[in-house]
Amino acid sequence: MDTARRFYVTTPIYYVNDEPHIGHTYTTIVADALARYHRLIGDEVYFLTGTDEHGQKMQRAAEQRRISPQQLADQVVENYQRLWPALGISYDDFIRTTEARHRRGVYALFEKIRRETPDALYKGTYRGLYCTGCEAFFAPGQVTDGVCPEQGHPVEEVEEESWFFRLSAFGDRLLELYDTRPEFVLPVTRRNEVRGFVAEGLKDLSISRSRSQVSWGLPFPGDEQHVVYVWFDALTNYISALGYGQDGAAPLYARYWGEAAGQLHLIGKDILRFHAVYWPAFLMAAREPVPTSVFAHGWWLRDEAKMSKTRGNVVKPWPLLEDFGADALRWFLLREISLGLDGSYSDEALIERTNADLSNNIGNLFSRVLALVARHEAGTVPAAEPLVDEELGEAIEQARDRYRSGFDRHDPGSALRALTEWADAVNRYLVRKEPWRREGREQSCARVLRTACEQLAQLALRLHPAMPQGASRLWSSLGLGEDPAAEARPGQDLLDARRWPVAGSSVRAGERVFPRLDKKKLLGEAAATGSDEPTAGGAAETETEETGMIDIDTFQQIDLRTAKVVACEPHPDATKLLRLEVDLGTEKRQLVAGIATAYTPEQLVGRTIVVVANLKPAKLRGLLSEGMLLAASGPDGRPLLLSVDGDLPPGSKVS
RNA sequence: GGCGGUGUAGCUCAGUGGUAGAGCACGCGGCUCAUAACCGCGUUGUCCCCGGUUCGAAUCCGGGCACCGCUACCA
Repeated sequence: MDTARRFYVTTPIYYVNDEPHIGHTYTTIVADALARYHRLIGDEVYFLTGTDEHGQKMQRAAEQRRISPQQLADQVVENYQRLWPALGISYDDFIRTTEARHRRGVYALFEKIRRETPDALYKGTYRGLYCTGCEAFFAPGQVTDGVCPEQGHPVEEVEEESWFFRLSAFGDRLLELYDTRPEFVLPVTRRNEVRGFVAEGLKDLSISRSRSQVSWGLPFPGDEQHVVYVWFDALTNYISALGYGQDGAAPLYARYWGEAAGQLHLIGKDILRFHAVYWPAFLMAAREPVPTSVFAHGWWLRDEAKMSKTRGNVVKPWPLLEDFGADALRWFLLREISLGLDGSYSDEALIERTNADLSNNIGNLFSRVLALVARHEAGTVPAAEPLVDEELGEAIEQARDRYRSGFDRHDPGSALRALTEWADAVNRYLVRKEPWRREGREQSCARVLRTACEQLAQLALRLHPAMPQGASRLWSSLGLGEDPAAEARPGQDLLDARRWPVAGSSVRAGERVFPRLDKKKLLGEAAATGSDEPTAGGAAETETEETGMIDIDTFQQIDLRTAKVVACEPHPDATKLLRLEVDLGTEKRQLVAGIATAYTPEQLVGRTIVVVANLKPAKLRGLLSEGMLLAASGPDGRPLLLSVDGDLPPGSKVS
């Protein structure tokens, strides 16, 4: 009889062309910890990760190396397939979007949508953001502040034929989903965000790209001139990996999708919309069940600053793994931040956290108890009746509850905090009972040690989701075997046991399972190799914060120039905006400015104004603005334009 | 501009209608079974500000400020 609950947990599929960074690592470690926790409590678990291998970046990188995109994908997928085992990631399946089973899943989902909701897909005209520099289209989600994600060129709107998904028809159903199943988007703050976005109205979604633009992708079913839009392709991995669309029955899909199981998509907050809006809409159109929860976690910041390639402060997992080991890295990432909030990464924080929690607290606790057992009980856990006093008993019960509820809320940080409190309680218990004072009280000392060993077993078991390797070493030092999770069985909750049969097992003392990390040595090395962030930038930023002043260098980053207005008209879709064409001497630019309340187009043509020439372009009410004109605000809030005292050619530098 | 979040000890952050918490740091004491560990005591806080509800609010409500996120007819 199969009564176990089922738990399906996924990470996003990562783009193979990027090197893994701490963000990928974090998501995957959280997923792994949850998967391992659910196995411990007797759930049937299916844990999926994988890689996204289509797209133009892959195509281009392959061209440069004169190999096929598939060959390149086969090479670089190892970036992930080598990293995950080194971090102890226990995935059940690894899906690649270039696999045949994935392609079948994508086509099956299209097929089902066409059958169930025939008007959900239609051919229309795509007004896309095109980057001439890169000769590429970008989805609105990829473009920030009007520049392409590849090289920061401005993008412009262009039209081409495209297939659309009628997302606009799903707004009400999505809102109903968010309202009736509040756990669909977690944490709550993200749910509000998504709800607000959907409530403002949805536009239809282009789900194809011209083959001439992007050839490395799945051919659009029934239209070979197009390939499938990356997000339709990528999101489908969550069911294609379960055999959706395969010939005959798909037992995994039946087992882990829909009401038969609970599904958790773990993601970073950057891709929330795709998972919380597009994905359920696709599934609704196909009349397939939507997942139980999409959980968006926060970002890891580097010493308070956002991580980005341009800043050069991206934290990569391999060096951390080498310096600190998988246990410390996993513990730090899981323990340090809580439930969806951002966290700060620094080497120093990692060292302090793991020294305090793992070495001083848990590791040292094992060390002292096992040393006593070795010395006074001949290395064998005494069979004496345990002796849990009231204070210890209360602390344990609290820690048990907090551990469980932490993981049940997908909050490993809270769960792990309960374990250090548990160890604190045992440390205090030892001080109260003093099992090292033997004279005339051998029997009660034996009972105390038996009690302590049981608590150690409980701790080691519960450390397993966070640190499988460290937990195994602790487990075997208690003489209990190689792996605490070896006992896990579907339908059997290992965390239910109040007692653990440790009596009679032979312990191994004298081993430092979690040696202290030498802060001076490790940080010194980090500084010497230059892998730490330089301090100069940080100091300058601090100064700015304190005085509100900037230095001349900062000012000179702003490219102010004169420009002549050659044409001007009202914005077609806005009442307060004007569209201006200005001559910058070397080029003509389009600006959109909110000055329609103060100026008519006729008043502006021919005037020479001052503009910021190197501002990131932005789209204002549908029109691209490639710069910003300068105006002073009058007392009534109306803008008055800056002009130049005399005649100057357009494009003159202003400083 | 709109919506949402956050604001707690020197630092990093938990917590929550009923005498302010942890880790790190600092001081004193203890223990010496243990990984310069562990245990106890102590210092540092107007729990962002102002109002309100309440017997009682840091915790609930209203307003404000700061920072962050999403979004926009900001430029």
